[in-house]
Amino acid sequence: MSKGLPKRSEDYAQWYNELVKKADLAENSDVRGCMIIKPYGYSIWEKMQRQLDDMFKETGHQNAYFPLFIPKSYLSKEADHVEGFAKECAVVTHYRLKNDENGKGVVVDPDAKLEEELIIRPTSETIIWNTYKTWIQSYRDLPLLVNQWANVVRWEMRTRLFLRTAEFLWQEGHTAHATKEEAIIETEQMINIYAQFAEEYMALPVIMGIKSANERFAGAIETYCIEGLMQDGKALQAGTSHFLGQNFAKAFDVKFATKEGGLEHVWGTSWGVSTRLIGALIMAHSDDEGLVLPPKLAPIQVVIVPIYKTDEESAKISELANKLKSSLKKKHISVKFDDRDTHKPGFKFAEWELKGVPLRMAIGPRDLENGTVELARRDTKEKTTVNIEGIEQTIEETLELIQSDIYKKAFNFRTENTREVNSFEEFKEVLNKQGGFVSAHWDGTSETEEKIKTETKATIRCIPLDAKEELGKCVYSGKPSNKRVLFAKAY
RNA sequence: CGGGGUGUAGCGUAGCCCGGUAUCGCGCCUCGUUUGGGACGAGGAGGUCGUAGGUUCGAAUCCUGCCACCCCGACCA
Repeated sequence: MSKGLPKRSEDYAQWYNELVKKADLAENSDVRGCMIIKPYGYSIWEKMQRQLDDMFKETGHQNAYFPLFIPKSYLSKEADHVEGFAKECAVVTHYRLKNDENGKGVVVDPDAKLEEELIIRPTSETIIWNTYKTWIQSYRDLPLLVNQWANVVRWEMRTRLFLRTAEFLWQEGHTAHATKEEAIIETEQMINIYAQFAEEYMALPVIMGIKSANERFAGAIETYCIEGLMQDGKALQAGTSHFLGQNFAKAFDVKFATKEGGLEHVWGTSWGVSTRLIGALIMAHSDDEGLVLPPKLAPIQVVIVPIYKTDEESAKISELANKLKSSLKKKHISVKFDDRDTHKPGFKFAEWELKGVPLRMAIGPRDLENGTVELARRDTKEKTTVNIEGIEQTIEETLELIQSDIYKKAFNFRTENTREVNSFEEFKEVLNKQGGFVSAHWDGTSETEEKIKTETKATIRCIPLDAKEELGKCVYSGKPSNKRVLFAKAY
């Protein structure tokens, strides 16, 4: 492992890329735009999955799995939906290869052309609604609350590890309801769950809001989102929840018999978060030394690094380390005892810092003598020598403190980087010099939003749910507006 | 798909203008000394210079085609 990362402030993109690789999270694959998630990176995803899955189950959802391939005709049934995704679909046209007649490897067998092309899912609404048609007949079949953990493919022009890859892992919930009200409640419930997950587990403060028409999901009536602010002042959409109205029910003819004997289309929602959350985690908290992981999602919460000269010291330290490891395990704290004899302590310190382990415990001869250990916090770099009596309690409390401290740090950063502006001059000035969220009045039209985007690269991240009523004038057109919306440059 | 750039060891690179069989660092292997913040010394392994062709006694270097990747735009969780 080579030393050091570039400084964040000098080249944020390069810092991010090198961090992802050096912290052993992921690397580029030979396949264009695709990502290899390495074991350490994947274990963060597993922790996210476990927590989110619990939250979904608690709210009555069940997991299922639908095919990777979608017949082309399904995709075209909902007009807005197909228009939104058509430009980035991978298409399967053949089902067989054969040996090249000129003896150079294999070629596609032209005789094996598919009657109907298959689309590799960019999202699963169509194939799922096509199935729901057969699952739903009566009001007794509703609500239908299904989630799937899957991979999807979107043929993006430009990709970045975790933030935008050609293939990514995600979770997509698809629900059907008897009434509009119930579907809206579901949509809002799920965006709330995402916000709770982001804040409590990722230590990432997020703004909940709805998307403008331009940014809305293809095929939705309303898109709810959570938006986070990264350390370089750009916004990142961390999760979305869509109220689909009856659009997909109508496109796929999903009707149910009501209690009163009528026949009506069902109301739908869909919602998802992806491995992009790992990108958010990295960009929200990490520093020039590497990753900073919130304890609740860190695969390793405490690393024990032994310091010794003799075999005898090593044996004593190992004994103590293993004892502490098992007593911490009882408190569900995951501990790694780094007993490699191939690296020196200084190297290990730097390496675990790079990988974002929240708390490091060093045990050396001095500690054996005094009955102490040295604890070092990853987030503040603060080191303390503490008595070994009651260490489990101390560690548990410190981990909680780290979790809340990094949240507070991110929260303060966002507060400091959210600015109200009242003129377009000010808008451009703030955006170019400081970045961050810009809270401004907007006349509600797509034309204005589009013009602002062209002139400044900033888009409306969301219309915050808690935006207060306030009369004002659109910063661009001067037309009346009754609330502020959040603009930012975004990932 | 437009505009720019780059392909040399696992990674990062020098050499190219001005042709003579490849430089350095990291990493890897062996031995010894080290171990409270990224150790040091000695020795060693690893390359069809993206690919196909051309010019030449001789090509990483010059010429042509092709391929791949990166950056800037349009697209986007």
